[in-house]
Amino acid sequence: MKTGCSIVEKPEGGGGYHFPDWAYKTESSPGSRQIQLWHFILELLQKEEFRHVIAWQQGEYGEFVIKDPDEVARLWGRRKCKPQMNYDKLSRALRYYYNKRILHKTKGKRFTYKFNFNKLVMPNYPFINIRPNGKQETN
DNA sequence: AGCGGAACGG
DNA sequence: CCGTTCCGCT
Repeated sequence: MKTGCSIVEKPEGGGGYHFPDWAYKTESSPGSRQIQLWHFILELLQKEEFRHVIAWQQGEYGEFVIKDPDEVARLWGRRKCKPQMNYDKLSRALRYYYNKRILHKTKGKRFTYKFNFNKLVMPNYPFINIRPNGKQETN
């Protein structure tokens, strides 16, 4: 049997998204990079079939709960061909997003994170310049 | 459960 | 760069 671990990408995208279109845009990169974790998270959140695994939290826009951390880690490991993936490692990757301001933790709520849409919009709208501590190019 | 340093690899 | 692996600390 195939491991199905090649470059399989791109969902159909023919459903009711509860998410803006720019969010899961195919990364405006020259070479074509690997799938990023937050893209993958968005991909799961987009699909009804994973609602028991990961789902949006009603109330706060962009907030989501990982209902089954082991399963999310397993799925992520499958996609990245990392069979040894677990929630401990996955969550470390999520923690790196804090500084990048892609995500932050919803404190007090177990397995709950929240997307920072302000940051998310940036790669798609490069003209929105909010550079916190970067070098300001001559622009 | 959650955090963040450190080494490492594609 | 973007995680992955490992781990000590809270």
